[in-house]
Amino acid sequence: MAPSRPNEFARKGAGAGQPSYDLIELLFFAYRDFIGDADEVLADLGFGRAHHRVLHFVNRHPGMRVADLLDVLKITKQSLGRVLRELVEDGYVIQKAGPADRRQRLLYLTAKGDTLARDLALLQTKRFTRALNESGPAAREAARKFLLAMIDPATREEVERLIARADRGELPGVK
Amino acid sequence: MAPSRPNEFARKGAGAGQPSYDLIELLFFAYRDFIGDADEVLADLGFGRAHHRVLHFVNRHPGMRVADLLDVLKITKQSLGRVLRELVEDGYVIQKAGPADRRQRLLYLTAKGDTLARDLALLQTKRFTRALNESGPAAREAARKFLLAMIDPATREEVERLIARADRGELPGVK
DNA sequence: CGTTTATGTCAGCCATATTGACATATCTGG
DNA sequence: CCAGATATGTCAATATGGCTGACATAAACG
Repeated sequence: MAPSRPNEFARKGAGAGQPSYDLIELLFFAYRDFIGDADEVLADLGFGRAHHRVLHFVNRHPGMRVADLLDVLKITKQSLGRVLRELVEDGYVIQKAGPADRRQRLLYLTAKGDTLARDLALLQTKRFTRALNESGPAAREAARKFLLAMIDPATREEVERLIARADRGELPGVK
Repeated sequence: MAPSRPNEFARKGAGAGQPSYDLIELLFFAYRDFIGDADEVLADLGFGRAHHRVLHFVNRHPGMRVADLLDVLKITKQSLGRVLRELVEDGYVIQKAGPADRRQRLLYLTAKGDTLARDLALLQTKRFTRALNESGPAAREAARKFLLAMIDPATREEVERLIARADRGELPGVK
């Protein structure tokens, strides 16, 4: 008998082969530590991850609308409401009426909000930098490619566009 | 005045440099989709991520104690209590008194639990496989190395040991 | 025996999410 | 100009998954 793998087929649509427990667990712990960096800082301010996500996206897309935020975060406006209110009350975010459409509340970070968003991003960047410095110079592009490939193919392009738009200082853009 | 950056010192230890927003956002979306695969299956059963984590670790370390689980998951026994009870009630997990120390409730998956845990792992493995097939054959080891490097250096060894022990069918082991 | 350990449980609290209904202001098209 | 659509906000009720503190039980251990 050839040393072929035993029948490992079609169990509920999950393909054949052995589970990659190593990768599964490594991603679990890596993400936990990655997000933990920011959690610590936020906890001191009485904020949680929800606040972080808002800070992050408003930082990346200054002037975005509430509706844009709901779209990106995929939560309800009721949930966003409380978080946004707290951020505004504490002076991290300001809302301005849209110049063309005054129903819109365009979102911006204050200097204080900008500093916090930046600090959090730098903290997370530091982890990436440390991790990637342990490998060769090609590691960054490899990691980028790997992470992108992990995203659902259907939404991958959308995510790439979102990142590119933010890099150009643009709004999230057409849904 | 030199064009040096404005006071960017020792702000909670976040060093200088530009934030790697691309990596930050890619990891965010990658993890969301990765965990989303399992979330869908679990939701149909009335379970959440907490149940998944328990299933996963009991699957990986059959016969582990409740205390081991608390240690790995870093939650309180009160939180674990509810989740574990539901898994037992629904016939995914069984508890046996320890042979040597009868105070212990050693945890095992039933056949039903084993199937579910395996299905979930294969679903997530499929995503890794797809992602890594888009790169060369060296990609898997590169990804493994990258993810490991993202983990806190202090706990990295511990995580590696945990994975190795599970691969050998052993208990989580010495704390 | 008394103490420690492993586990479970009760009670209450918090954060973050949900759905549904409704309110307000503003824009837009006929 | 008005009717309806749109952008946003808010109230209320509910769910989930965490938390702390206090206490109970059973078994091991010295």
